[in-house]
Amino acid sequence: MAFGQPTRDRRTERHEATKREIVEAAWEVAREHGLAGLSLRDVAARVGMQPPSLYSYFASKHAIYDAMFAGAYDEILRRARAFGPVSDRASFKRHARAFVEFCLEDPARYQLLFQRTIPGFEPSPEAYAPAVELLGHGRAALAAVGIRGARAADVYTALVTGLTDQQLSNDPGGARWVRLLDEVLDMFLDRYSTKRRRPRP
Amino acid sequence: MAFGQPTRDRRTERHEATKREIVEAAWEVAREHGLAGLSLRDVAARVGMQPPSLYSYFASKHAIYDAMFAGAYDEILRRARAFGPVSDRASFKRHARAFVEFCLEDPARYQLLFQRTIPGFEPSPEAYAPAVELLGHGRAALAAVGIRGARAADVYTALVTGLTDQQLSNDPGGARWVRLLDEVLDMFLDRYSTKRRRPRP
DNA sequence: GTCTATATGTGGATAGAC
DNA sequence: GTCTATCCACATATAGAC
Repeated sequence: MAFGQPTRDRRTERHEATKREIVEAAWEVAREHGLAGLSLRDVAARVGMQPPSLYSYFASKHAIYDAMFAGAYDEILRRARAFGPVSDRASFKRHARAFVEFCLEDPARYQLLFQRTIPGFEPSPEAYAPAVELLGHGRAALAAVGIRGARAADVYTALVTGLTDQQLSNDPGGARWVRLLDEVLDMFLDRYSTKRRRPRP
Repeated sequence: MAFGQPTRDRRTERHEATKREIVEAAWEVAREHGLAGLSLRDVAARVGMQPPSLYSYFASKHAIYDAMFAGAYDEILRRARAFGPVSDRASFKRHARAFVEFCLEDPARYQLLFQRTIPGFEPSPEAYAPAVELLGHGRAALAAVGIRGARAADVYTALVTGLTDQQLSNDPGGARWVRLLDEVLDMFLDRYSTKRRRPRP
């Protein structure tokens, strides 16, 4: 074709950049007023728009939640990949700790990703896809320390989210439950891992 | 006094009965539309009132949440008292299982009691008081199976809420995580209890 | 005392001018 | 693509009928 489409569509690029700007503003509002306290008026004011203008970028408030959801999963996946493979107990624990710290960094994000608290919001299949990949990372980490099977994996997710949840609900900003992570992981590994280690004194 | 106040105030009794009716209607709406989806219009319609009439009974929507919170804690405390003292591993496990089942019965109730998801809502000190008594029951149960110390107690709450949370978030209505409760409690008791039991085969 | 009627402010969302 | 104008649902508050 003599007059083919340009490979860069400047209009689309600008559009996508504005969408990212809106999502970032939405996170700021959610962190300030709570996830459920997010209002399109606040978001619009923060990006210098009138509220209805947001609808040129997102079809609804739920669509903004969905973009926030997808972006947050991209971030946790990016970190999981950067972390490298798990090889022993020490790296396994660092891996788990990194996940917990990701959750504690931003309670609003944790609420959106791992709790079901916004009435009527379900992540779209596209936004949910990275969750599956993250689960794969988790399984690989467990296998590396000698843990197999769905039951053990389910126990592991319950332990990690339990500590995180108690931390966020009952000691926000503190460390009362996170500091127990290492000893809880030891308890878990001692019970479920096929790889033995020296017994406790 | 010759003309003392009657011991029963029929007017107040009626008022209290209507308040209970409103709270019950609020639970029904919360279960249907989600806790954050509670609207005073729906509540008023269900009890056959106009929305503003609710303000004769409660000063605000948050006051209704507060009454719901207090009533739910009364219920869990009532059950904990009825359950009787914990004497061994078996009764300890039944105790824990009863708590988990209470949580799973009603996700909206769990969200109100144990997660902080309604923007701006904090339970009043009066409503929060039963939480302290419940904590006492938990400590007594732990002591009965040979578990002492704040760290172990914090691990215990993390385990139980972790299983509950995963169950509600990722397999609502199922049993994928609850069925692991017994083996998780065994793992916990083996690690933290001073009372020994026969080793696993 | 309790209800109805009504008013205000704040949300999400849509239509249409420019 | 952004604005103005507008609509509807909601929480909240007050005035006044009964």
